[in-house]
Amino acid sequence: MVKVNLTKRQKEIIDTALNLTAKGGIQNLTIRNLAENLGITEPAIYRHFKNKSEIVKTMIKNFEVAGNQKIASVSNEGITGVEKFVKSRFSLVAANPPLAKVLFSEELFMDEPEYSELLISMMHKHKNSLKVMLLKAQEDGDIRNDIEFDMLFRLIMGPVRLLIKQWGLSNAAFNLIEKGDLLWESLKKTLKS
Amino acid sequence: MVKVNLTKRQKEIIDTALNLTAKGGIQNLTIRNLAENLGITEPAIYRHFKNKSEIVKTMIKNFEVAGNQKIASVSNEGITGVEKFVKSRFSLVAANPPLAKVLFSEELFMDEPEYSELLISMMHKHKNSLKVMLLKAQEDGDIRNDIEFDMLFRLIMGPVRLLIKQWGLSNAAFNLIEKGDLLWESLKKTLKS
DNA sequence: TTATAGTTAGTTAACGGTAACTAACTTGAG
DNA sequence: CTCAAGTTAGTTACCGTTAACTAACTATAA
Repeated sequence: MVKVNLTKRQKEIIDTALNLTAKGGIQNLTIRNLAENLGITEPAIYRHFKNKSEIVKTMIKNFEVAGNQKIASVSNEGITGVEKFVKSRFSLVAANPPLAKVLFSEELFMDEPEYSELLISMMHKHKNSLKVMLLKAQEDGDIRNDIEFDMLFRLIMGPVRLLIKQWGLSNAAFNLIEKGDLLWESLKKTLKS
Repeated sequence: MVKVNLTKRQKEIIDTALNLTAKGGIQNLTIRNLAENLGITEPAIYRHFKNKSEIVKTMIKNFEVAGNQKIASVSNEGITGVEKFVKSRFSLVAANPPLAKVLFSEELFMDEPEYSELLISMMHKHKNSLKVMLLKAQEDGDIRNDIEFDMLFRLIMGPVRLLIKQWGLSNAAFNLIEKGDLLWESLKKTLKS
């Protein structure tokens, strides 16, 4: 199990780790680079984390929390819940830009099965909470009924992920929140029943 | 510039490179692993490529060609062109499954700016050829007019990319072509004017 | 109040392993 | 005989990690 309550130093370390990963991939996330960027020596890192794996896993777990985001817990709010969820993705990333380059990058962590599993389980958690809301939205008549959930999920999260990726690749060259709102408007238009 | 005409051995090398990258990320793409999988020694690799960078760049350039795919050249076919393009993405990947784990994974190659630039330029090429077709499709009245191109691009390619990613993460657990056809049907439904 | 013991967070030096790459030699086919 | 394609044996640089030690702070018992 990975710690949830982090010391100030631990937070600094995983924050630096996220920045290094965002800048140059996991290849760039080395203990040496970490220490250098923190202004301490490599062994000092091990006073705060057992090993590199714990650092990476803690970093991944904190993707969620990075922007002090609380994931709507089993909300059954229908389409407003979907909207909240989608928009929370944008504000999460906007508040912590390096996230744009790693949040939806499952491939970055595929060298260690432990990492991929963590990410995939997070993806499934999201999918499940969206499922409840989307089915409710279909019931409410807010979302068309002629497309099944799995496909609906792709139609929504695909563009969301792509927009965030484009924002990351462009180095935050546009206003993500604005474009995100616009995307949501387009999604509502195309998916309403 | 990277070579286009490859010897049999060079093709073997980049094919192996793709498989290694698909299996464990760029961390897994090492000269040692390459040589081992090819049944030769490491220095022998350098008889066929100047250095590792050339191998990776050649591999990326060949993403397009992997399935003997010819990218529709400045087609102005409207919606049928869009359909052809989208479906060609699925058949490209289905014909060469490891592609699913690297084709849309710009982050995998962000350690070397040269690599990212290559990938981004490919993405732009796609976007531009889609632009011609989509504008024509809007003119023809096949696609709704109340969404501008950039957003339309996201609404289409987002789900396409996500489906391919899911197929890769699931280790080809479902029929990509069938699900791809279904996705296209859903896209047509939601985007028709 | 102050000596003792323990903790925290850092240091320097070194370990074994692996990365990409190279020089120099060998082999086999045309 | 030549030369493309392989080999063996090395290089330098970096990886994660550990050992041994220390300065500075904190808690406790006499």
